[in-house]
Amino acid sequence: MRIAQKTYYALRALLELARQNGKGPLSIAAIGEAEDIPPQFLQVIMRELRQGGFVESRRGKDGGYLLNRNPHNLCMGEVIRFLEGDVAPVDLQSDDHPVFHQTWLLVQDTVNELYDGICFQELVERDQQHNAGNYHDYII
Amino acid sequence: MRIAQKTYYALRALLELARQNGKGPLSIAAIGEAEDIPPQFLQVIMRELRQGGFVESRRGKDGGYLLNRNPHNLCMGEVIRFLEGDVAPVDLQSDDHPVFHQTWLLVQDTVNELYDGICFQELVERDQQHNAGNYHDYII
DNA sequence: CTCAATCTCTACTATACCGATCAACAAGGT
DNA sequence: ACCTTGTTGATCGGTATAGTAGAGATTGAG
Repeated sequence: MRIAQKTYYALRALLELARQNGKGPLSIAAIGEAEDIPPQFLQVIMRELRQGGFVESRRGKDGGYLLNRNPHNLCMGEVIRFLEGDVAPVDLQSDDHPVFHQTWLLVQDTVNELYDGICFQELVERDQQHNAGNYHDYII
Repeated sequence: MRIAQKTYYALRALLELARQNGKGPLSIAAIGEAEDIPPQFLQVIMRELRQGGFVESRRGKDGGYLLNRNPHNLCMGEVIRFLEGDVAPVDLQSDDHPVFHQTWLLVQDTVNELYDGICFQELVERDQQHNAGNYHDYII
């Protein structure tokens, strides 16, 4: 069930890029502060995300990272599978147990469908609703 | 997503006990041969299953392990949670991310429901059907 | 009563992975 | 030139996992 901390950091970094989409590059430092990610570790992660085509990078002054995908078409499942590989309860390549195999497949498919049903646009909207809720007191 | 190899061994050991339910105790050696589990590792596992109340043990000659639960009422989820603890994509105790938390909860609940829907009686029946299929050629 | 089979318990080891860090380098803007 | 920022490869310590070892306790058979 577990996803690596690294994968969670990657999802949160992409969330921050989706939040600030269209406002120019975000530096490692900026992303790290927004989502509380150790900056040197985030470097490793951003490199992988760039190699996977999820983000593009700009070097030099005012450089940083930009989302390279439309938040409507980028889902959590794609990111998780890229970083973790196909993720089933046991190694399905080497497993062919006649009794359990179908269950592992079912779990894998079910979880994949769940993750594939959530795109980053939806995550940004959740974030906006959360923030709106927090400032409710001041609106009154 | 992954369950530990140890947990998979435990499920397979319980399956073998459920297969042979009512035929007297099964030794470590017998279970290990049936499901291809390293016997010394299986000892560690069987002790935990006994402490969890899943099996009972008999010492001495012709000793071994007996299923201590009705295969109709023992589900995969119970065993997995006993050995792995509550198993979510991230540590839900320490996580309260406003955007992702609900997703982790949903995944956990979905997988738990899936595992809770499969009891060992059903696994034994799957096993019997698999064996029946294998001998189909000889019946003709 | 003794022996062999079997579980019981504590401890140990080896390896892999994970989270994180570092330092030297490359490139872009001013 | 110089500063900022990303690039790359290497490294490191901690923890979990898979598996092993061995001395002890219990039971049944002869």
